[in-house]
Amino acid sequence: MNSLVPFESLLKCDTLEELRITVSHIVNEMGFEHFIYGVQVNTSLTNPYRFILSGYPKEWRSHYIEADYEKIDPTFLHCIKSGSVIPVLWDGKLSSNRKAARLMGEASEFGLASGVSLAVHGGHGETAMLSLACSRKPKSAYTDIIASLGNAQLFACYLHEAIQRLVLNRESLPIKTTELTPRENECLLWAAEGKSSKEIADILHVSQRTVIFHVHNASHKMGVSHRQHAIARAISLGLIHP
Amino acid sequence: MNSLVPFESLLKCDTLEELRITVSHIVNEMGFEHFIYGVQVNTSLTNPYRFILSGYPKEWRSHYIEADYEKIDPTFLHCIKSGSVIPVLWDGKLSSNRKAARLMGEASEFGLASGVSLAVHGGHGETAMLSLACSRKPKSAYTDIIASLGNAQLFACYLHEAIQRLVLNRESLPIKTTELTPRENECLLWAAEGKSSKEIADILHVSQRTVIFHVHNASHKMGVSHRQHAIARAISLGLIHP
DNA sequence: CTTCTACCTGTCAGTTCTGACAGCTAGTTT
DNA sequence: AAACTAGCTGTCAGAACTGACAGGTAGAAG
Repeated sequence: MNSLVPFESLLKCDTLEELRITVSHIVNEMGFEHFIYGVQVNTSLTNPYRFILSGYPKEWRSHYIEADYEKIDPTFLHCIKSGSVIPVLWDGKLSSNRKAARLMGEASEFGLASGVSLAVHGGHGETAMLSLACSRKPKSAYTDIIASLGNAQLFACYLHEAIQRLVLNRESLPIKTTELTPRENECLLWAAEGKSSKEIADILHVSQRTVIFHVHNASHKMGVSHRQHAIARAISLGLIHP
Repeated sequence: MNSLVPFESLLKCDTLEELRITVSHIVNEMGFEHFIYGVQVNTSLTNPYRFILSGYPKEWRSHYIEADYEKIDPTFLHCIKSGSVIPVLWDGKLSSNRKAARLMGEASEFGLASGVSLAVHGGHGETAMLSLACSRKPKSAYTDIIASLGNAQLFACYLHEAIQRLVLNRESLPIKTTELTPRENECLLWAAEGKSSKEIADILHVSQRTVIFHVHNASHKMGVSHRQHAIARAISLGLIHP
């Protein structure tokens, strides 16, 4: 008993394998059989970085990817696309259209009969979701799932934090790697507000050339060559702050 | 008993007053005396929109604002500035520096002796936090707080969703108000990737003029006049998707 | 005292945006 | 049939940005 706060053990994992094992234990203790955690970071908007920690049946994963189910998966749409922050239970409401209903039906055949999906949005442009599932029939499982919903949500938050520290910050998939100087920050910020170099120069009481210089340096640090690209990056990654 | 999932009652509130009362009840039931929820939306990066639902002592709020405590408040820095997604307990670790320690000490005098702060990041660029506090002494309170941490986190998520529906989407503080056409979306997306009009034109197999046309329309819809501004807005508000 | 960082400034040629003008098609709604 | 929406294209002048050149200061760290 060295950790009072539940799930803090996740933050102490030094390797992915260790994390996976810890997660499996917790998931089982919570009464679930399967889990999958996925995160998307908008390092690039057209080609976002993704990381998945899967405790789902491999066969189902293959089928899911092959059939490109992401486009119709109601849990994915809810958590990742719609940007909701509340959990979604895999009940009838989810199978609103035919395609979704078929997907959930097929999942059921792979031991994913009932479950819940939890969304976590990070402060650096990451969007993540955690799904917890078991093979019990919905009617008998939901009372238990709802009872542990709070813990599941907390678990999702801690898992996300752990992944962030272990994967997203570590390998330095350019999240937060780039440190901007205060001046670069200011210039980018005003540029993001639609100000021209001349206007920013007046605001900061420097010459127009200096503003261009700072924006250029900031862009260079982020490996891009256009103002608009730098702004997009900086915002997506949470590098610039109001 | 018409709602199985806890806190779903929050989503059914039609007015802010109703929401405030519901929140107060839940907070009390969880063993806390005070709460404060605050959200920030980056409609503009230099002048973000803010909304606060306060169940804190007015005197403390006045003092906090007057002293500009936001800059040193460790809970605020943790939840809003650092972009963390895990809760933070108001224990010794929080008072790492003198200023923070003094702040927490003063808060204690206003009946905010122990508590927890929870961060919620929304999918449309909102950053929010919920603090729950009581006047009990830390040592006796923490066991209880930790036991209800999961529910507190879930509560924070539902409250954020409720605020989003009731306040952020409603009054149409331009979150998600602006709808872009598919083509406008595509053009902005590539522009955010640093592509020039010519490059985007080649990607979409249209003329350079057409790209400029779409970007112009998108910018106009968002009430801005520069590409970079449009990009910043669109990303901040979650209007453009990969 | 040297090195490093952050900051600041200038010129010039070439490229890219912006605004304002004018006009087209295809499909849907009224 | 008329109106509307989304999409598409063109020209031109003026403004803004970019890259490459060349130079400066102040303060902190070694």
